[in-house]
Parts: sequence; structure tokens; C-alpha cells
Amino acid sequence: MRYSQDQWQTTHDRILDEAARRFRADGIDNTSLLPLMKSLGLTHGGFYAHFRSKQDLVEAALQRAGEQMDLATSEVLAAEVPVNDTRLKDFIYRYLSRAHRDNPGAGCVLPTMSTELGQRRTPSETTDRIVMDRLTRIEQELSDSRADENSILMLCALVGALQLSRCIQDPELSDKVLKLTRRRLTALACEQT
Amino acid sequence: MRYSQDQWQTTHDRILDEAARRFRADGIDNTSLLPLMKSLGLTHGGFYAHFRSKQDLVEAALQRAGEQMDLATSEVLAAEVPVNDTRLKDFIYRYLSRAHRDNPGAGCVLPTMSTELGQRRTPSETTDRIVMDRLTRIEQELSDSRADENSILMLCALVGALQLSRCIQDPELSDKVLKLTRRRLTALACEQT
DNA sequence: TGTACATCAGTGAACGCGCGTTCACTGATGTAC
DNA sequence: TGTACATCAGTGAACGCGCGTTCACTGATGTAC
Repeated sequence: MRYSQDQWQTTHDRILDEAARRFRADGIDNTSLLPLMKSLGLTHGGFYAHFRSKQDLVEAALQRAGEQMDLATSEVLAAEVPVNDTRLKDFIYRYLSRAHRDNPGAGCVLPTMSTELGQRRTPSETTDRIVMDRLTRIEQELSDSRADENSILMLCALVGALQLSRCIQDPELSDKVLKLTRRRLTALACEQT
Repeated sequence: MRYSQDQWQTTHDRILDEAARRFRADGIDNTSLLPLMKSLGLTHGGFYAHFRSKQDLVEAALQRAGEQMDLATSEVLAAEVPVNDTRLKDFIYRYLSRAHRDNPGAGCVLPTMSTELGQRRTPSETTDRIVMDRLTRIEQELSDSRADENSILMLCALVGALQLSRCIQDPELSDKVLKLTRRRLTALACEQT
């Protein structure tokens, strides 16, 4: 059956969004096309009317998830987050919230996909752009003379903390990692005037 | 053919070491038993004389790699590392060295395996023990009043920095992440007296 | 406005492939006499 | 010390399974007349 151009774009976006979610929640290799398409009410054969290969989808989903990140940490995950005086402190709070930890599918790509991307033979340049984007955004908030050092330290600590909090079994230790990293990073963000 | 007890133990250790290396370098799912056994000059069927399942091997290899971590960052990777005045600064230097970045198979398990372990349905308690172990070791070196906060921040930043440096394509940016995180963390380690 | 045709998003069976696991076996070594 | 037997680490073919990809097809929609 043939559909209108709008229909194609809608289906295309649905595949892309669901893939971006699953890649982050379950990992790239653990996400198979058949269950993915089935969950959207489609058959797996139709996939190739939208993407040339799974690798093609990975690249597109990575880009999409990279763009969506602000949305993910502000709208979707805003519920439990208290209001802060600065935008950077706000960002730290959101990033290291339990809501973000427990919803990897809607969150930042770096803690979920960067390991797998680094292990691939043909890694993506998109990763570089996402990292650069995050760094410059953080750096803009830091008026410090050591803004370059501090923005990198901050991004590394954010990514590492979220990832560790997700693989830790003990809920108390997991919360503690989030909480103390949050506290220490906000303190670091305040030191600069 | 039957071999002596020593022979069994030797083969057992060889499988374990090679698995621990491959899990870190290529990922758990991307490491298959047939090529693994073949690379040791064995056939895949013999695997089950040593481990009950792949999951069993993952658990054993994770434990092994967790224990070997000091060895990995001190002996194997010591070549390019300058000598420092404190043990903690030394550790930071080694952890964030290019040698460690470029040899994930011989390095820390946290940047390489923690994402995949966190995405599994049956995660391991061994991860918790490894994280706790790292934290207490770092904390012992920090005589600070905020040693608990700082040790967590430090571990998160170490793990995050190594992981990001590995997935970044641009060599300059990758080096920069290592270098600046190293600089900022050693400064942090010095602040305490 | 009505009809004939072309398009192409989506269908579903089929493909080759590599995976983890099993199983009947082999034969060098350890043990008992 | 020499012989007969039991053990079991390692062999290699076979298993069912899910994967990514292909392909001949269907039929609702867009287009041309």
C-alpha cells in the first residue's frame, strides 16, 4: 500500500525514536530489528524502505538522541527536580537525578552508547560532535579562568557517575554516588565568580 | 585425553584471562566462545569442561579482571608514566594515560563493562564490590574531611574520562580529555593537606 | 468529474550465518593390583 | 616393575534459534488523461 509523504515521515520518525530509546536502554547489539518493528505495529521487511542498514539506523538514531538530550533532561525528567539559582546547577541536578538514572532510554547518549561505539570498528564522528557540544555548553556557564579544565572534568564526572549508579546493585550506594557527585560538582560550579 | 590437575588449572586460567581481555576490549556480547577457544588452540566443545555457561564465564572473568586491575595499571601500563610524589597522583596519571586508553583489554573493567552489565537483566554483585574497593582505596589516600565526596567524584571522573577518550575520534580532543582531567584531578588531590 | 495506470510503503516467507549449548567419542594419564 | 582398568579434558559434528538482509508481492494513494 502506498501512503502520502506525511505518512512515510511519521513512520520514519517513529522508527527513529523507538530505536534511539532502545539503543540507550538495552544497548545497540541487544536491540534487534524484528522486535523493534513489531512494537511499532510493522513487519521487519518494511524497515529497508526507511534505512539502508542497521548501521545506518544507528548513525541516525545517535544524531537524533544527541539533539534530543536537552529535551530529555529538562522536560521528560523535570518532575523530581528542585529549582536552582543557576542554569548549570540546574543541569547538574537534572543529569544526576534518579529519574535520569532510571530512564536511560530517554536520557543522555554518552553513558549508554559511548562504550559500544568506542568498541566498533567504524566509530561515528557524531560522538565527537555531541561531546564538543556538551563541553561548549558547560563551558559557557563557567565564567572561570579554568573553564576548559572544569568543563571537561564536569562532563566526565557526570557521565561516569550516571553510568556507575546504573550498574550498582545496592540502591543506597547507587543513590550515594549520584548525591555526592551532585554535591561536589555544584560546589565546584559555585567556586567560580 | 586426560591431563593432570595442573594442566586443567592452566587451561582454565588461560580461558579466564583471554575472556577477561576480550570482554573489556570488544564487549561481552561481541565476544563469542568459538573464536575465543580457537585462539587458545582449543575447540569450542571443551569450554563446558571448565564453565557451566557463558554467563558463568562472565562472572568469573569480571572477578578476575577486578582483582587484576592494580597489576594492569601499574605493571602493564607503567612504561610511559612519569614518577609522581604521591601514590594517588601516580594512580591518576596511570589511569588516564594513553597506554591505558589504548589497551582496554588490560585495563579497568568499569569503563568497558559497566554499561553492558547495567543493561543486563541479571546484573552482578561483583560490580558493587569492585566499585566499593576502588572507592575505599582512593579514600584512604585522601586525608581530607570531604574524602567521601572527593573519592566518588574522582572515580566517576576517571571512569568517564577514559570512556569518552576511547570513543572520541579526533586524537587531539581525546588527548585533551585525558590531559585536562588528569590535571584537574591531581590539583584536587593536592588541595587536601 | 471519472477512469486507467504508475508508484512505492509495507508484507511475510526465505536466505545464509554465527551463536550458545549438547553429546557421543577419544585417548593420555592416574590408580589399583 | 608391569598390566588392566577407570577417569575425564578435550574433540568435532549437530541442535535449535534469532539475527540482518533479500525479494517477489500487494494494494491504497497520487497522477495523467
